[in-house]
Amino acid sequence: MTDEHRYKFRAIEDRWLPVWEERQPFRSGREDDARPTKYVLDMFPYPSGDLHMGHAEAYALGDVIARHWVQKGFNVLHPIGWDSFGLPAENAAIKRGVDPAGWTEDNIAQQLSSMKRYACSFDWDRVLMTHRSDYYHWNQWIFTRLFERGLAYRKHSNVNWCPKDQTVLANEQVVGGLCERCDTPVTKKKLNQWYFKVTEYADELLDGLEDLRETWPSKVIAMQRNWIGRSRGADVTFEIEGREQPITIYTTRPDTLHGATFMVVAADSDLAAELATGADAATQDAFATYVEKVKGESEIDRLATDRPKTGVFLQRYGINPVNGERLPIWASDYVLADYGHGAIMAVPAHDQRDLDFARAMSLPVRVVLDCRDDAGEPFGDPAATGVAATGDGVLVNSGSLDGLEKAAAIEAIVAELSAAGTGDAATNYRLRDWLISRQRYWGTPIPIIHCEACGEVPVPDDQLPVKLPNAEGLDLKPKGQSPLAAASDWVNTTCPRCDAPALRDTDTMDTFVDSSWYFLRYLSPGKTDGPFDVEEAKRWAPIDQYVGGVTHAILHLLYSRFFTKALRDMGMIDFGEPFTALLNQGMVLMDGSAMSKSRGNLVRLSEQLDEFGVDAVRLTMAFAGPPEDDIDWADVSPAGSQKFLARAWRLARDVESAPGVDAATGDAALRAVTHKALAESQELVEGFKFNVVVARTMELVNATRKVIDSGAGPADPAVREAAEAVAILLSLFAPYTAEDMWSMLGHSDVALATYPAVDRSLLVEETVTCIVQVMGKVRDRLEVPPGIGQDELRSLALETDGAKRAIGDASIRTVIVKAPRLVNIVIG
RNA sequence: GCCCCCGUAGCCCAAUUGGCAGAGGCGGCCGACUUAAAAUCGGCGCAGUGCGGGUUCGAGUCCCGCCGGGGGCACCA
Repeated sequence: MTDEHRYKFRAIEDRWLPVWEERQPFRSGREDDARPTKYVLDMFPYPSGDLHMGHAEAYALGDVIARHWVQKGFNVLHPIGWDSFGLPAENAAIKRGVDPAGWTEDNIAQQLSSMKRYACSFDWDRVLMTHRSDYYHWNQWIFTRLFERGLAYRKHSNVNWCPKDQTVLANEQVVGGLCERCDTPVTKKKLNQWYFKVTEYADELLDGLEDLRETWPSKVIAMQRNWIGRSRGADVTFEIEGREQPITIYTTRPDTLHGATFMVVAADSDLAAELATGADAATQDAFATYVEKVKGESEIDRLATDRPKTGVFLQRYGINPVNGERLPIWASDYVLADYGHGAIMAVPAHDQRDLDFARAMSLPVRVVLDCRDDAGEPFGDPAATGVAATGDGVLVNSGSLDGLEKAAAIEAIVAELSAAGTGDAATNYRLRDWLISRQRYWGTPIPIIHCEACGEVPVPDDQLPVKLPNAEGLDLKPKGQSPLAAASDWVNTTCPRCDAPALRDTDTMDTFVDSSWYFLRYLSPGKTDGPFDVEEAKRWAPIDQYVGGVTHAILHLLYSRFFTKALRDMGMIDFGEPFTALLNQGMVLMDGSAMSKSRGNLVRLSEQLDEFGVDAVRLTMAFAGPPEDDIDWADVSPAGSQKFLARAWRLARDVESAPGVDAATGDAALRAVTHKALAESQELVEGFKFNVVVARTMELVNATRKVIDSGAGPADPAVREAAEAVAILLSLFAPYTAEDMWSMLGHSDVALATYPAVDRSLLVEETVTCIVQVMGKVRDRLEVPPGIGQDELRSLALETDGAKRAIGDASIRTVIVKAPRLVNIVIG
């Protein structure tokens, strides 16, 4: 074999990359394009270096979907950009003493060039970068709109604080008490910060998941549901001795109201502080000491399980609205200040936490629900066993509720409280508002001006964007205050409302703001008079298929859903869910664990590409298994992929018939394999079974090889038809090889070639094998026409030797016939 | 502790959604070609589906209970 007749991936890559660069086959969105639209989106990358194996997997899989829809005749929008604000750039800038902008743009240039080499089917005309002012301009614009609607607001509260990054964190960025970015234990700090009012949409964010059940991974839906954490219960008001205002508490178990033996307020709440001031000096002292201790605890300490309950009796009493009992009020850290009302009624007999506390403080325990354990035996006395009776049961010691089941009792007590004006049904959420202020440099400046007379004044549209001041001369080191505060020329401004001297807000926005609406910016990335074109949004959005890692299951997806609903309510879009369908690809591992330099199991993408070629790496990603499963690179074989690609490529090289030859006269068996592969593959792609599509393509390649070498030969028209089908199928996974094959076969632009029409008549088999079972065991088989009737098949089956032998003398009870595939004879 | 997902051949994985457990690949073994090797071509399936029950004519698939692995949530009243 001479050299030019060999499969050489490097030469093929070099041949087609410049051609695509010139032809831009995936440019989308021409006005006069009559094809139906499809919006396929890959989560955009953070430019922290060059692309790695994880990117390679994600973009290979997203590409299969995007390329499939193009070949299916759709006008596909498949854009890419960079999520280019964020801490890594800033930290790198601090470490090396460089400008984060330069570091960021260098990395973007590197990634962009790698993506092109990797043959990603992106529309390169729509690239966006969130660190550019023409993007974050619109973050600011949206912020001011949210502010006008009361969806962006500032409040003082105890916030999560990362002592290492010296910035606040959203709830979602605290993982197990640690900073999501740097694993530093998070502490609390009382600060005045900006929030987005996500809770306004809590119900819709939860209920909307229902519509995504078919098209989102159930895991992600479960995670979001969990995160929002809606609970149904009741608010109950308790009069407080020596206090004019009553206290409202939230409970999911109003039925146990008669079992309340004390009350607890969150130690770090304003309410606790206020109640304590009414107590004697010793109590005030004890309380002050306790609060200091609580505030000094890290989040991780607080979350520790089996932590003994602690608290301080405030020497105050509340009055139980149903029986007038005096309930001592305690302050403790096991009640959270920012959930419900920061205060609870404690029912130790029926709540484990309350019981633990009661036992620690020697408080009374009163059973008001006759519960049974799993065996139906009466539940042991919680005060003695230390196990709270949290199950269902019949009410006792509860006045009017006695004899009712839990559910009926809840209904009855809520009605009672409601009539008395001392309570009502209520709903609470685990979800908190989204804290978006960050005390860091590399982000979107918050477009608010603080004026002594006018208060918080949004920057008017004609003064947007508020550009980041130049990093030069600014100390970017984290110090608990935004580096922007030091840029005095930038900070000092005038109030847009009254012209008095005023100060800019010096915090920047959480970078998750950037990614909450970027999918809309792609629709009109150059637009200068708005965040996106409303008409283009009607044409393309929402996203038909979103592809990305499950790591963003909560944060990014929840925030994007919130933005979408807010923008809808501003009348800018007409849908409430941004991502109609979601595919989470797994991770790429090495030897069973995530790759990392420190573990020494890092596989470098560039080395893999140099050794095996782009196509072999992409094909390996798709063939490794179901896309949502993790890939262990040690278990797969890019060398095997390369071998297969060479084998496929040689088919095109060997074809000896002319382009356009009529396949109808060709080898019928091969034609059947070809058309079956074409038909099945399209369904399989749409079901994300990319690994099976590759397997079907391998089958087709094997069948074609056989016909060439030991069948009808390379001139048979069916061989050309098969080779062309291979090229088209392969272009989803291995675009260079496919393009080269397509070119050898006398065509151009395989990516734009639509799937050939499937000839269904070729898929009808002449005979099918019918298995004959007796008592579910295979005893014989029959070759029958596919259209055979039930009765005829039954008689044929009963006459087979295998069946007769198995039946013997036994009598036949029933015969189950599933024509044409199976007959099962039941005897005895 | 609660919730979700997954256990099929030495390994990665298929299985028309209840109908012959095996499509594809990796590895292994055998053969052809070759002076030899590489490359290429051809051939060989080694497990009865983690375990125990149940439903059914029939279960990898559905139900119940375990075991093992992965992930999420976890003082949210």
